[in-house]
Amino acid sequence: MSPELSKQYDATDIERRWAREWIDAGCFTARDDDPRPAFSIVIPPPNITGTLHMGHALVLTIQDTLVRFKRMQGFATLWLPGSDHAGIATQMVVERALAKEGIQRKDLGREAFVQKVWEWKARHGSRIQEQTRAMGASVDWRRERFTMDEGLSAAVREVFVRLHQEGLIYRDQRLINWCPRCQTALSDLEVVLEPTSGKLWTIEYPVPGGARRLAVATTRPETMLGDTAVAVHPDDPRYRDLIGQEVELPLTGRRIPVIGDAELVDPEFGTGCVKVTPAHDFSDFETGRRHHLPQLTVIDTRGRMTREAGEAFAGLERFECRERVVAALQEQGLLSKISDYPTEISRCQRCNEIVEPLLSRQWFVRMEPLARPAIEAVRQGRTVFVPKSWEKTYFEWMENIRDWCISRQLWWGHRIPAWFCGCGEIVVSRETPPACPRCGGALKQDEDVLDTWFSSALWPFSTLGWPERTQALAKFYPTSLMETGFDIIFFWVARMMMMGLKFMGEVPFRTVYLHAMVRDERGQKMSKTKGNVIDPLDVIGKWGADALRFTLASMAAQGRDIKLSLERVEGYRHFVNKIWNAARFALLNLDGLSLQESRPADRTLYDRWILSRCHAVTTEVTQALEEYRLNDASATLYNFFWHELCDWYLELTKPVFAGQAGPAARAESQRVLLSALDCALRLLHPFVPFVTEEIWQRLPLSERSSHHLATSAWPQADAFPRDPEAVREMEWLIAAVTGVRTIRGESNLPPGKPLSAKVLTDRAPAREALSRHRDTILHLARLESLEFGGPGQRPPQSAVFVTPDFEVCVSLKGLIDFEAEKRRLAKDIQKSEQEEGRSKDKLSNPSFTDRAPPEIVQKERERLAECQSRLERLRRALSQIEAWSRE
RNA sequence: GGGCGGGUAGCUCAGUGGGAGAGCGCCGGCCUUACAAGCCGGAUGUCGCAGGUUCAAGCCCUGUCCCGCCUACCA
Repeated sequence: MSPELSKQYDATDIERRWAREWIDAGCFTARDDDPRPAFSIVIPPPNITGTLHMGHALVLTIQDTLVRFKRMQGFATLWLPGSDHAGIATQMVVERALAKEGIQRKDLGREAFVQKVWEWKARHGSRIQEQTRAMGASVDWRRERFTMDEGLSAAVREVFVRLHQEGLIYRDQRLINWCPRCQTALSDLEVVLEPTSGKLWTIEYPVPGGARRLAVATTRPETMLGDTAVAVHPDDPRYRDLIGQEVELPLTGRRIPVIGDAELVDPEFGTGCVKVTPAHDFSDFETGRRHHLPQLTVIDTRGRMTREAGEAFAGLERFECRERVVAALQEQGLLSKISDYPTEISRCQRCNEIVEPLLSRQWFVRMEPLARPAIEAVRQGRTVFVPKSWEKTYFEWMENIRDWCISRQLWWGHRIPAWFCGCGEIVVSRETPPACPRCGGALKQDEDVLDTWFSSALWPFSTLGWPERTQALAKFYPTSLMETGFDIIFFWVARMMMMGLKFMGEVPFRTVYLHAMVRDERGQKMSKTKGNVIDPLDVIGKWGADALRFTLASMAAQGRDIKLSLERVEGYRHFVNKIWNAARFALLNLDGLSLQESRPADRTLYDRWILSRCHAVTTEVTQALEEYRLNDASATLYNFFWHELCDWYLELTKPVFAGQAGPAARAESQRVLLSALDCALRLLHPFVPFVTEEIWQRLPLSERSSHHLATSAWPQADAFPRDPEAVREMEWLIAAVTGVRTIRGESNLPPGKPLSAKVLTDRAPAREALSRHRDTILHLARLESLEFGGPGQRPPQSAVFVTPDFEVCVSLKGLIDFEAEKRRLAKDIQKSEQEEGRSKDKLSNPSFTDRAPPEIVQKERERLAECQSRLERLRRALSQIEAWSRE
């Protein structure tokens, strides 16, 4: 560490150094036997194929800020990192890599392929961890977990077996979402709906023995090959007579029944007739079960037409088949209408392929019994959502929950612990069973693996050692906080709630804090295909992690999307630099610091003021962080540090450090500066950990409770005395200086030009305070003289600035621009007159004075009085100027 | 179809009943010995639109128009 601080802050080396040193020093290590109250968060696991994006950067910023805050407050703090194995995504990535070498997954065989995936993970799977370090995240790396770890895998088997024993996991042949490209089943949540402008085809099904036809409409004409009925409403007089009869299914030579079904059919919609394809449509599937209809699969797992589709179509790709079917129907005159129709197509979340409903045997979790306690827990407030409005979304989904298809036809993942025997026996077991318990025959394990989300649902307790009864679980479960994006509320939050309650008997987290989405500056979702992603690592490389963190924290207002603009980051980089330079200044001036006890009697007004401000700011920031208002906390700190500490305290203290107030005041100001800076750095540390740690290490503190700022104590407001009188005096001082500066600025006078000023007032306290600080005012306002006088005693040819308690006049003999001065005053008068008018109207309204709270009325009276006094003085000033300009 | 959120300065956004704010940008003046990534000063708004409640509305209510998101088996 070089003793000299460079003029400009360079984040790169400093951030890299601290990221390592904190870890080496064990600053973030959580102990299971820590007697202090716990604060714990598990990071919702990012997947191993991922690289850090802005969403992660936001998660890490928010969580790290809160975690560092709690750690400094003295909680036994655990922040647990890890990642999930992302079955589909990872398998796809590795398959693609192998394909480049000309290798197919099937050629390798299951075991060899899984081995390849592990190798891939070893090489590429830790990228996100490195990036997490770059953000400064204070996680406990020794507790890092991966969903495929031995312990977590044991937890998965345990949960599967127990749910199966209770009948909450079952196997069934039913319609599921199938991705023809990934070749696996998907859960409802892994399917995204995309609005599309489609078409609606109306097809006519002839009624045998006459010219009558039944018209049905469809958005997927190719599925008509799999129709096994036509449904009408049982009460519809148009068709009632046909129920129980048959119609001809065109192109197939088959006849299918007409059924009456009040649930499926809305007689008002379209023709009032619906074709029923139980094997290719979810609502038709249900209808088929109700009426015991045959299920005819005409599209296979690859999206091709089966033999059942008929000779003319078998083997065709599904969309090509659609065209052929339409053409054939048209040819036969059975296509009565084609209209444009807005619709939504289902796509695979991972590969974007159009998902196909497919009849298939899969494993499911019965959700309703698990959802009930999870709903109850939130109703009772055992888990609280922030912002609260998300509870509604949670309830909505939980109350209409559907069973969860958990089997996936993949190789990478937790293999389902179920074994089949030729005798029909199914064994579900934690360990591989030696033989069939019924017939003693050989067993074959289910080929499928579990949905990745099945293992992440266990994350809050599997990472802490469950199913073992560990000390870590006892100490840190339930976790304090789940912090994540609202887009993940069903994937994680809801499922973690259900599993936590089921297996731990208690909610997995006390609070769910849902942050907004990060978008680009135009409000678009960032995505690689749109090419609008902002890579956090680029931003960190350019401006530093501190700047990025402060930006995200500032913009993380609750319940609102974050439109990130790089200009904003650049702006906050300036703030980081400001912190750096304020520290440089302080360190230069703390030279020869006396380490003796602070002596309040030696304090200057500025010392008393800044200490009082430390009190207020500590209170505000602490409260804002307790309430997850990171944006308020960061704004408070920004203003305090820059516009109070730097702009006023440091400027005011320069002469004190130069010795102008004597050695005792100088020594005390040094001590106060040190303590104010120390306070500011502590408060800022959760937001900008790197720069604050670097500076804090160089502070000549007489004692350190900790080797690192990261593990030091959060400031106590009461350590800083409140001093309302000092605050009031400072307001006068600031007003006087600002008054002169404003006149100088508006009269276009060079800042170096020496001027003479006079303060006019009949208010003794203000006058006394200002005269006590005459030297300071001379210095800051660059005056050569400052006099005092009563109201009306204006120096000739002077410009005036009116404040509530006094007027500041600046002599402008020979320099005055009468017209400019008149314009300025006239404008000020006009504004004040408007204000006066509004106040008068209000006060003359009896319903206001009668009904408004007395303190509001009183405030209004004061406002009016002040306004009138101000107006009077402004008018006098204006007539004075007019008089002088005529001379 | 249902639900949720948003529309405030040129831009990005704070502001949940008592005279609209910030950052960036803009204009003018400054290399004042911590910082030009800086300092000092300044300008800028029918708070989407229309009603209503209230002594008082950016904020609460109703309607309406845009924008975004979530959710849903209308063929």
